[in-house]
Amino acid sequence: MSPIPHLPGGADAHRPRRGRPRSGGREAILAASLDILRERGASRLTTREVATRAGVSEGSVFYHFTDRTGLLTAVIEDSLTSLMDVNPAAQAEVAETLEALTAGMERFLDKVLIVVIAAQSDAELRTGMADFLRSNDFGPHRGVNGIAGYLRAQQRGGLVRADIDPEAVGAMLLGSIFLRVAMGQMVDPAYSDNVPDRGRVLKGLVQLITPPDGPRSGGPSGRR
Amino acid sequence: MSPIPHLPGGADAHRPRRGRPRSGGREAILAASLDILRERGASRLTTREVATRAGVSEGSVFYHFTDRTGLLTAVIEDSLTSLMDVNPAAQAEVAETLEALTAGMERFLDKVLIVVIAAQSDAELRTGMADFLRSNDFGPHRGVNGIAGYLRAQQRGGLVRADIDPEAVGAMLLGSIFLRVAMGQMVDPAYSDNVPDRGRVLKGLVQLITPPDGPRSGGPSGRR
DNA sequence: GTCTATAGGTTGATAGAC
DNA sequence: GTCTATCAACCTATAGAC
Repeated sequence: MSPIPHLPGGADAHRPRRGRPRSGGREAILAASLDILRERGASRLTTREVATRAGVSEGSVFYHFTDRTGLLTAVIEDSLTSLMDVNPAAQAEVAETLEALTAGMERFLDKVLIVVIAAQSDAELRTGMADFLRSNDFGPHRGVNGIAGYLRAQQRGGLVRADIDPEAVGAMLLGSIFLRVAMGQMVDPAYSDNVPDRGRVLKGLVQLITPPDGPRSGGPSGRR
Repeated sequence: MSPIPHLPGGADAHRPRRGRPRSGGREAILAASLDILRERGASRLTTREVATRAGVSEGSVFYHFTDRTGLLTAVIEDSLTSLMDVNPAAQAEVAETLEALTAGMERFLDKVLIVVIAAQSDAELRTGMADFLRSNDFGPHRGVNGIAGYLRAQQRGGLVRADIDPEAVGAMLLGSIFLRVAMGQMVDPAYSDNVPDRGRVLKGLVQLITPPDGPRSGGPSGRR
């Protein structure tokens, strides 16, 4: 199902490797960079402050990442890769499965949006990220297709209305989550409350896509 | 309906004003800034290149906008303000109205996303934009509420299922549009094709929110 | 309001010792 | 792999003439 080649870095931040154990300088630099990105934004990230926060010298930063662009590229690809394959097991109920599926997507978006935004600050970073996404067939469509695939399966089982467009529903569901996460991150955390949260959207959606008169039954009566 | 105070700048890029007619330097600077933002990103925008592209001296840039942050703030608020109140008239059919409504929103998002992203490159710009949005009660929730308000009205008329959550639907619909616009702008224009477009989402949605057996009829039979 | 010239301060990056 | 020391380039911002 997953056409992704084996990529460096899995769900873990620090993987074991051949060779001498790392002293942690590199990781400290990456972590400090992420912090600065969040607090000050990409334009205000200087190699000098990265070094200071990471507790290393500026020379170390360049030793590990060649240049500033290399550093930011590493930060971006690192974050993107970290959660590339999350796929929670399907639950018994449609509502529960969608809940688990979208909860994971929301957490993922919340984590990667910061670096996706950082990539927008520089055309070189942006095209680099675009290439990376293309190479790995990665991006939001993965989430949309994940939702759509699940819905399609349930359509065959009769738990979901047969006449819905799974991709359209997937785009709407993921879109609503993306919208909320983006508002929280691009304006301020409380701003996302101006828009329904995942729980409410999910509830409204399940109501829409569930057959009017229960699974599989073609009868005209029965409460909804 | 619109609690927005009168703001400078309407739908037009150049409004007439009291006082001496502008020589256009200011506008040229703003336009050049937008171009650079698109092509190179906020981190690569220098006052020097802005001046060169606008065909003015660097001194002029600082004369008009005080400093770099002031320039970017002006670019952001200018773009945000330019289309603050679009409200197409309701059409006869639900599908048509939603089409007109969301088409406007898509155009708007496509225009402002670039500056919203630029604001993320610098914490000072970000909080400035956040304050601006708050002061004007502006943001994506406006779009969500616009859709929700229309749906609620149609629920009373029986053209839309009475048991749906208008806000949830609004969030999903706007979210799916936002997702597509964001993919096109943050990765590359073609990348948004990985996800259903507005037309397809709209079609799928109308199917979901339209009463199973036509407007107003409460009868138990009828095909679904 | 616009220009030229220039100052002052950062910043990314390198060299070389340990 | 990490540090210190150092630079050259660049970029924001100001001063003052027109």
